[in-house]
Amino acid sequence: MTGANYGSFIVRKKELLLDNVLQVGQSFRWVYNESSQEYVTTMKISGQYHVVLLKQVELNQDDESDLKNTIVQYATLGDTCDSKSLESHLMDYFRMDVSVENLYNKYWLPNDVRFKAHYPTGNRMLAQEPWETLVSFICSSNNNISRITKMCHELCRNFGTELKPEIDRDDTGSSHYTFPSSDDIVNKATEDKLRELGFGYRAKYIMETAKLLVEQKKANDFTDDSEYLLSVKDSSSYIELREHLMGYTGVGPKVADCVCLMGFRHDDVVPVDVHISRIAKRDYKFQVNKKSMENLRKQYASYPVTKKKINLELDLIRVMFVKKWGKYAGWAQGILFSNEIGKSSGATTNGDVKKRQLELDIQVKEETVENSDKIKRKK
DNA sequence: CTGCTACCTGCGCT
DNA sequence: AAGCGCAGGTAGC
Repeated sequence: MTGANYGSFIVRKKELLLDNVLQVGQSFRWVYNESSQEYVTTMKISGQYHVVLLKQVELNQDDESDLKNTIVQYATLGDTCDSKSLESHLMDYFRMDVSVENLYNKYWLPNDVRFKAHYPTGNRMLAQEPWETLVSFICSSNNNISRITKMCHELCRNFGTELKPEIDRDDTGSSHYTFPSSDDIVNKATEDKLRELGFGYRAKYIMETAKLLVEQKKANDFTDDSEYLLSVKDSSSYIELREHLMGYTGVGPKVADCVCLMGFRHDDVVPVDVHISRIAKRDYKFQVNKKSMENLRKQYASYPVTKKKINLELDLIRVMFVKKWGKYAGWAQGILFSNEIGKSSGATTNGDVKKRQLELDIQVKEETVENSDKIKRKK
C-alpha cells in the first residue's frame, strides 16, 4: 500500500473477491496494477474526490474450507482521506450490510435447485454513483467490457479533472481523474470529439443525456448529478424511476435496470439482456402468459416513456425472476450471469478475465488520428 | 404494437 | 493475412 495510513477489514472469500467484483462488467474504472497487485480508482467520498487503493490478501492459506478469510487493505493516495471515512464509504460501496451467503441459503437455494451450481464465490452487487453508473451503462450498449472500460477512462482523462495528491504518486506514475459531471461534458465535449475518442454512436447519447441533466439540475436547484438523481429516486417507485431514466437518450429498459440495480440499490431488479433472456427460456422454460402481459400493458399505460421503450416479453422475464428469487433477485442475476457468461465475455478464450493494465496514451493518440481521418472521409 | 435494421469500434478467430 | 462476427442494446421506421 502506497498510503502511509492504510486501514483494513476482514471478509470471507465467498462474500467478496475483488477480482470477481471489480472486473466483470459492473464497474469499469478500477485499474489493476500487476506489480503491486493493487486496484486503483478515483471515488467521490462525502463530496470530495480521492484516489483509492485496494488490495486483497488471503489469510490462513492452508485452510481449504469455504470459511477462508481475506483481508482487504485500503488507502488513499497521499492520505487525502482519513481511514474512518474511507472505511465507511467502502462498507457502503461494497454493500457489506448484505450477506450473500444468507441470501443464498434463505432465498435462492430453497426456491431454485439450479443454484446448487452457484454457491457464492465472492460476487456481489455494488452501490455505485448514480451518474457514473448511468453514463457507463449508456456506453455498454452492444459493446464489450474492454471497450466500455476504455471509453470510461477516456471520458475521465479528457473531460474530468486531474487529481494530484501532494505526497507520493503510485509506482505506475499514472494520472488520476475525476469522473466528469454533466456540466464538464456539456462544456468540454462535443459529439465529434467523443466520436474521435472512439465512442461511436454513443457519442450522441452521452451529449444529449448530459445536456438534459444540466437542465434538470438547474430546474430543480441541484449542482451535483448524483444528488439530483438520488432525489428523483427518493420520490419515486421503481417503475417511476425507470420511467425517468428511460427519458434519457440511449437509455432503454436494460440500461435503466442496470442503473436501478447498481446505482440505486434496487436489489430486486433483474436487468434482462440477451443472455438472461436465453437462460430464462432454455433453463427456466419461460413462456409468455397473455394475461400477465395484458396486466403489464395496463400498468404501463400511464407511463409514456416506458410504454414506448419497454419490451413486454423481456419485462415479463424480469417479473418471473423477481417472483422466483425474491427481494434480492438482482443479486441472484448478477451471480448467475457472472458464473455462466462472465467467464467468456470480455475475456480471453481460456476463460481468464484479463487484468487490466493502464493503457497509456501513445497508442491511443495514433488511433485517434486514424479515426478522425475515417470520419472526415465518410462525411 | 411487434418486428425488423442500422449503428461505431476493436478484438478474436479463421 | 484480410475479413467476418460479435459484444450485458437502443432508436427509428
